[in-house]
Amino acid sequence: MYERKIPILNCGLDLVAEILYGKWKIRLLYFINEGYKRPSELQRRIPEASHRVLFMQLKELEEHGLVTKVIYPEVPPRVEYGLTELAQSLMPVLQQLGQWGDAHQDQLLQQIMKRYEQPS
Amino acid sequence: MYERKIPILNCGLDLVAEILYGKWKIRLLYFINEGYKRPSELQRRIPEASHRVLFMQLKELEEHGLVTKVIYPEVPPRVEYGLTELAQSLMPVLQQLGQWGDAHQDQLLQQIMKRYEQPS
DNA sequence: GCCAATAGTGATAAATTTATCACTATCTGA
DNA sequence: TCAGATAGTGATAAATTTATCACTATTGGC
Repeated sequence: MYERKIPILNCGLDLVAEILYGKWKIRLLYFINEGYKRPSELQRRIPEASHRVLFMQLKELEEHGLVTKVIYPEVPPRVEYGLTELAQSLMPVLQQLGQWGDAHQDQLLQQIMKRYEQPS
Repeated sequence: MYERKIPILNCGLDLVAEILYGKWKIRLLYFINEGYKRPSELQRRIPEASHRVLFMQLKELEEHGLVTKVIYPEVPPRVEYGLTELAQSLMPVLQQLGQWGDAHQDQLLQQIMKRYEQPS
C-alpha cells in the first residue's frame, strides 16, 4: 500500500512541478531574485513561515540546482543565497505566470474565497 | 497552534500557486486541453492516480473556475469536462513552463534523482 | 442472476508537508 | 553577565494531501 516514493516524471511540466512543489519555494526564488539574499532578510520578507521551513526549502532548492549558497567565514556568520543560471532562466517564465495571476486577480480571488465561505 | 487556515495571497504568483497546488492539477488541465474530456479517459491517461483523487481535483479546478463540467442525461451517464476561458488563457504560460522543463530536462532529472540516491 | 462500464461518494489509513518548540554556537554591546 | 543577532539542527505534533477499500445506481450483454 502506498508504494510510490519516486515521483513520476514524464515531461517538462512534471519536472517543473517537482522542483517548485513546496509552499514557499516560488516566493523564495522571487525574493532572492529581488536581491534579498541573506536568510534573515528572507525571513523578514516571509514572516508567515517559520525559519525552519524556509531553511529546509532553501536547502531543497539548492539540491535541485536552483540556488547557490555562499558561507562567508566572518563573525557573526554571514550566508548569502543566489540564483543559479538555471533558476535565472526560469524567472522570466515565472514572471509571466505572475502577470497572468495579476491580470486575473479579481476573478481568482473571488473564486478562491468562495471555497472558504461555503466549505464543501 | 497551526493557526492559518486561509492562504496568503499577496500577489499574482500566490494566486497561481493556490489554484495549481495539487498533485495532478496541471496534468489534468493539460490532458483536458489535449481533448481528453471524459473522466474515464482522464483516468486512463493518468493511471498512477486513483479515480478518487482525480475527481476531487477536478472538482477543485471546477470550483476555482478553471474547468467546466457538463453532465449529459444519457444512459450510461456521460460527463465531459472542458477548460474555461480563464484556463485557456493560462495554457500558453503553462506551455512555456513545460518548454523550459523540456529544455533543461537532463539537468533537472539529474539533480532530482540525486536527492533519491543520497537521502539527506 | 452476474459481470462490466459509466460516474461518483464515504470512511479510513498512510504519507507528506508544515509548524512549534527547544536547543547549539559565536560575537557584540550594554 | 545577559540579551540579541547571526545561522542553523533535532524532536515532535498538527494539518494537509493522497491512497485504498468499499460502497451506490443504471444499463447492456451473456
